Amino acid sequence: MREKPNVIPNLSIDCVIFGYSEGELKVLLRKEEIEYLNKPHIEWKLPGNHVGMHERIEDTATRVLKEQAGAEKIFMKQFKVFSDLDRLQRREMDYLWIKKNGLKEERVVTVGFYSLVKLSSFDSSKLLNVAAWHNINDVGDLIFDHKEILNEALIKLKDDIFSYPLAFELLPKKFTLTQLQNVYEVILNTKYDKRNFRRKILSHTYIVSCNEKQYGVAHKAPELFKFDAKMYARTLN
Amino acid sequence: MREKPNVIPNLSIDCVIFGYSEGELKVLLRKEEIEYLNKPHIEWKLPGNHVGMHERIEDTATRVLKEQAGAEKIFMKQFKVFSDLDRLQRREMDYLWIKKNGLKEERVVTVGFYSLVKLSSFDSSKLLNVAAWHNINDVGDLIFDHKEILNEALIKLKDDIFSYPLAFELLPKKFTLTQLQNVYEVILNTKYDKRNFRRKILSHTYIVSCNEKQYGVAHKAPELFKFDAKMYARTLN
DNA sequence: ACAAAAGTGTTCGCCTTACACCCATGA
DNA sequence: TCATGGGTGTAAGGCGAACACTTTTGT
Repeated sequence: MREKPNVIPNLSIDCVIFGYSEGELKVLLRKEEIEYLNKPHIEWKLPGNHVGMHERIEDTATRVLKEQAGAEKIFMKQFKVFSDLDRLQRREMDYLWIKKNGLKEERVVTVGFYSLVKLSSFDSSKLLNVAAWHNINDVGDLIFDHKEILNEALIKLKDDIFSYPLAFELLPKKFTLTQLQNVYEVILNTKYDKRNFRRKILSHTYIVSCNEKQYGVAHKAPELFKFDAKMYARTLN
Repeated sequence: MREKPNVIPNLSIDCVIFGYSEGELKVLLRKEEIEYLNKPHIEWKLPGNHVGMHERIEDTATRVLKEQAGAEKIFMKQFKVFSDLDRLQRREMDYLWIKKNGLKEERVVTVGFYSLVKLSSFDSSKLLNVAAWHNINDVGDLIFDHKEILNEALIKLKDDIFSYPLAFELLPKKFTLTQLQNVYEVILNTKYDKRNFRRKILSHTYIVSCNEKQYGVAHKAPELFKFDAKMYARTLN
């Protein structure tokens, strides 16, 4: 029965998918219904799956993003391995879910990935009723150790945003500087001075004006900017 | 045959153990003898092992450090997962090594750890003839993808040394500021101005004088300093 | 006495921070 | 015309970089 499994039985990946819209940082969670003490419960979990026997973990993550979130070609990065012995059985409810789904393995080590999607151009209708975006500050307890994985992902994101051009992965291709500032503020949970922020951002050669304005807003039309990846690559030398 | 294995067949950890002495950054490698084309070859690899079925990866790393390097209570950190499909078979010689050692699994995902040891108080005689310290700039090709793992570990170390008090893990408890400066210089492959370096270091409350000098050197006796972990912890608030 | 590394201050430029008012647009 | 967010400049302080000579110790 155990001969030639098509997945690695004890290894999985889980994806913390971050999105940004309307001034809020969000995370995509999948809904799981479970019966516990004869009552139906709704549990939330991170998208994830076992690693195929002949699959790189990055490819597993790419597959999960596509199959479970309908997201393709988005930023993605592994950030930490979680291997606590009790990570799947911290609560009795979790153990029931494993049995219900016919999973035999009690020991699964998982690689945490985080990814960033442009929610503005994301079709959330594909998620149907099985997944939903949650405000990052409004996530309750999750199944297994997924809340811990989420917390660690956020810590890593807060750190990485200073080293890599991640903010642009969360915004439309054309964005205003106020939107960009807001992304930083929401992720880092701070406030910045508008003038100082703009001066610093515009000192980077890779943030360029689209020479367009965003009309239709009930105030002065803001200028649109874009991230120039080629220019950015040059700064890495 | 495959029932109840005591290790996870497709998961291992590998340790990049860094040490510092005499102005050089070193790495501990294990020697493997292998017959190839009817000639004996010496191959070098990173210490590593499979993860036990009921073992956290951090405990696997701790075990490997003790069993394969005789090192206990040293700094250790997971930094990246390596899962390329061909990582164990990049060269024919590597494949022979796997067969020789009777390993059945061709697919092994490995978690890379790096660790830091105080070479000054390390008993290298325990390594016998199976392992040796190599200057980081003097490491040739390694078995499997171990050279890549080493390179990534060094990149991570260079980054982490700005965020965490890692330099002290490589030095004796009592050290001179010149030694400390040299650790930074060797790891980051740069030179610093002595006065600027000292001013910056001493502005940290957690670098404290031992009120002792190091005599026996053929020049002015330098003052000894130590890292105060409690003071450091306070700075984290 | 000599060699070798320890130890020590000042200046300059840049980057960060703090701070307040007028402007363009849609309603 | 009003409400809303867009857009702009300047001054002060802190931080990092550059730079050279005297001191102490062992040989």
